[in-house]
Amino acid sequence: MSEINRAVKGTNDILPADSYKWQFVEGKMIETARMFGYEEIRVPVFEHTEVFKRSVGDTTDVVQKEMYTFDDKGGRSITLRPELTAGVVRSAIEKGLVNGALPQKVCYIGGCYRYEKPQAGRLREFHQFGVECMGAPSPNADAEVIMLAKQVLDSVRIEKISLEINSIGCPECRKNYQAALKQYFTENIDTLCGTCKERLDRNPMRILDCKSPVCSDLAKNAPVVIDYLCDDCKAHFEGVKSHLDAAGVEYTVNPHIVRGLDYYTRTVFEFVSGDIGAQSTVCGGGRYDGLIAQMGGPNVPSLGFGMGIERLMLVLQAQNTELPMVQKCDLYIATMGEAAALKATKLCYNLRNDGFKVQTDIVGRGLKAQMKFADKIGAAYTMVLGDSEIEADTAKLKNMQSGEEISIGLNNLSDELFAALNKASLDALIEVLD
RNA sequence: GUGGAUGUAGCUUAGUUGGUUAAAGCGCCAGUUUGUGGCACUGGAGACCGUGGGUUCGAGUCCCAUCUUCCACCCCA
Repeated sequence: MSEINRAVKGTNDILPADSYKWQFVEGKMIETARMFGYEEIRVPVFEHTEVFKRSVGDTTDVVQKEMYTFDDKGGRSITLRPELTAGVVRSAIEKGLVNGALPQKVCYIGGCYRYEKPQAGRLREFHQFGVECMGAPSPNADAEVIMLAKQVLDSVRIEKISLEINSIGCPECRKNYQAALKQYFTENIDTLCGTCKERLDRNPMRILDCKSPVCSDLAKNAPVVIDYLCDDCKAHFEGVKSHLDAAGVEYTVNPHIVRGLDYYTRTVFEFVSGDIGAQSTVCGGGRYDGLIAQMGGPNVPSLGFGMGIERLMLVLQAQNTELPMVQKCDLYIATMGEAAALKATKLCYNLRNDGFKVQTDIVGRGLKAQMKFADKIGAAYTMVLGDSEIEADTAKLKNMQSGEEISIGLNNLSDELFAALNKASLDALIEVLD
């Protein structure tokens, strides 16, 4: 296979056989977000490179080695978004969203791009649903955002997914904590793995995340962030927990979760599934109180999360969760002869105007083949149109499930089809209830 | 970026110690009463055996390189 008929490494096609799942899931996401007062925002796929450097952080892996960055023809450094928060915040500042009534609640769905080595649950182009709640400093907001994520997961019937929360404090308390951490790990520097030795200076908190057995073993006894929180941060975290408790949302406090993006402060959280391999975080987010000011906007404490749609799909697949499929075709009109084909074209046009999903033969197949095709696409009804039907102005509507046929007039097809479809779905309902 | 596995028709796979026109099932197309689907039967189309080199009289089968996909590290959604 040459390049022209091969997808770029780490990219995926969502084929017709699967797209209904995406539409269902995305619909639930937007619908759920709306229940919390979030409206959709759409921002560009690319931004000035600086937008991501400033927000995500210059020293993070994402910025250092995973961005798709290029110069455009005007000599600007452009980057395909590796995540959505940065662009949304940029937009909120530029367009003045954060100057209006707060909180400003937005949600989004879009593709993100990271130059990584693909594996299960990790692609170079992936899709994220996310929300940003800007201008909400109190712990209720944290609980609300977390519950929004949870309700999205519930709405698509994700099971066995655990919520882990932590607080990484504000820049003030973090200073003390990092000093303590550094001291602890320096005392044990010989046992650390290679990469963690390097991390010791740059960002010792990452060592807590390390999966190598030696480091994670060492991390078990390391100082815990929560013990180093200042009074305000401690009170905030307690507030978040009591709101989650009040709603009966289960969670575990995991002092080892450390988000890899620099902008996070205080609350961080993840929804983790054990069903999809090593890339187990389906949703991750937290508070970023300093980000908007840091990006040149007003001082507006905010928070949000990102949810990986591909990973969510993997969980659904692993759990064999069936998603509702839509009826693809209400009526298939099988034609015999040129006159019937012309008549069918007109009938299809009218029926589609009336809101029905109608198809007819467009490849010149014989009657039998047309019936086969109608069966294959799951048509609810078929109708055979030939010279005699046109002459009599009546045809037989055949229910493809029961095989039952009823005679109907061609001049009020729309009403007849409507009645038949209603009756069929009623019958189906009654059968289910029995 | 590092490591392990993989690569034969649209899909799932078979292919014996290297030996003539590379198999099968599913799917697709067409027939089996010339105006009717699901079942069955018959037939058909469809593969430069990932790509490029090499060894050999001869390679889908052996060697090297390269790419893809998958899995793990790393990182994160």
